[in-house]
Amino acid sequence: MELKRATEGEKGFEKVFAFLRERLLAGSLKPGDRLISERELATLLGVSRPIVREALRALTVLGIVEIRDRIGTVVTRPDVSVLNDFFTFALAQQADMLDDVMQARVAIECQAIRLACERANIADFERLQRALVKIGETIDEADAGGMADFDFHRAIVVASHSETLTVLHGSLAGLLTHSHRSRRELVQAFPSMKTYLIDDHRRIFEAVIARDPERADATLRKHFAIGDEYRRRAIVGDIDKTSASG
Amino acid sequence: MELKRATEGEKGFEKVFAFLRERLLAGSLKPGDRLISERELATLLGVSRPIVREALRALTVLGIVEIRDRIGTVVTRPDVSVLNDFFTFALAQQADMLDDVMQARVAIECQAIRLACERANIADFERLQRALVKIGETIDEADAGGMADFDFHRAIVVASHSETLTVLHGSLAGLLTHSHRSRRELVQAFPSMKTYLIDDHRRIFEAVIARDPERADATLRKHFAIGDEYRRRAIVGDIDKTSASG
DNA sequence: GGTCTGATCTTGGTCAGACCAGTATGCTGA
DNA sequence: TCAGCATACTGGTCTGACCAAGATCAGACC
Repeated sequence: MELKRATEGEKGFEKVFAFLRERLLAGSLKPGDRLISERELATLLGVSRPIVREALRALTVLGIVEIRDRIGTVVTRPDVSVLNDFFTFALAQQADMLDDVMQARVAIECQAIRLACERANIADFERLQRALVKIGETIDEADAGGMADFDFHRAIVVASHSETLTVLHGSLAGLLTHSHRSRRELVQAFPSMKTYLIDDHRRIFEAVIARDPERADATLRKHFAIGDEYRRRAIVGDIDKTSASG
Repeated sequence: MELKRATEGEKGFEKVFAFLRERLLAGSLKPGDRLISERELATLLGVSRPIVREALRALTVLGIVEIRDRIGTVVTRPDVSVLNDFFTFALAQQADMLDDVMQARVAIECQAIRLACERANIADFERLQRALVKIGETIDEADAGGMADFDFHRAIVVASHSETLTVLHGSLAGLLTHSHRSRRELVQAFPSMKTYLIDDHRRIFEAVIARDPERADATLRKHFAIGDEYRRRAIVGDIDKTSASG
């Protein structure tokens, strides 16, 4: 029982976690690598297997490793889902955060569009254009329209070629999915929404094509502001046609 | 169907995790609540204690609960540290992400400063001013200067009164700490850095005081751009005095 | 009666060993 | 040489146990 001094200080879980983190951060454990078996790890660090499992499980929910049944534990590439999980829990306990999350989304997208103006390539432009066309085509559809809208904004972020922005946007946007879908009622309530949606996105697209960061940012920002305004008006009671659907 | 008794199909860990997630998301488990003991949870769900511990540990690294030795497990308010952990790992495996993370930070701060212009109160102004003064006082100090710089930017984000932005900024900024500290060498190398640091921050401060979002955003953005420029120049080789320190 | 103290209960922290169910591999027999 | 089965692995889980220390409550003391 005195064997535990193998890696000193920490107790159990921390020891294993620290051990693995070290290798992960140092790079001696890279994505794709397979870890040694739980049993080996346990004896190596002088802890029991359940403890090793705790550590591995912790790394799993962090999206760092993947435990494959009867195969082994392998290092994976950090994945967005972690952030999603986190934000999901975080929001569940603070529902009023939704509006707040929107602010973060605006932040990400506005920065992304600036980068997009610099870095976007033909493929990005084409993706944006496709999304733009789709928005026009699905202007009267509920889910399809929302999805087209999302795709457009997503395309902007992707065009920024920034992994971090893309990741953050992905997790934030996921939370706002329903918010996006409520676009449906808005469109039904305000016919002017249609031209707003189409024209605004077109202007945004053009600004990116023109590679004009300032204009793109400003236009996108205005776009969000107008959307906010519509939403606000809808809440105030300017709307009464939404009672039809459940 | 799946939400109801989701606690039946899954095996072990998933069962416990799903069980707890349900309560967490439904709100029947709120921050501050104490969970039932591990043993009870185990018998309740028909699994062994080690499995329960895995689930609890998973929630712990997600920052959802906190396991207190010999006290029990309590629900906590989601914490930033999760994101920190994640980004730390993510960055370790993709070091080139650092520059990318900076983009996200710029995104957050620029949005935050806009909100700050609208929402900042006297206390926020005072905090900003204190930070500004500190920057002037510590202009020649290494760590203290970096910290003052950080505090100032932090104060901006706090003044936005946006929980989400604050959380995101916290996790991102943490990663860029060393980057911040490298300010030290830059100051030594470029005397002009001093006036840049002081004047820029003052201008930013004034824009917030004036509650002018556009100007604040633009000024802050320019501030970052200039910082980038200095860093770029330092890399290029315009600098040779840094060999003194390790 | 009220307060202090200590035994006991409870809680998390951990361990050891065991069994299951598939995978991977190697050895054996065709 | 190659197919097939035994076996040694892997993760997945359970059982029962021990430890240390906070929480609790009864009994002793003031």
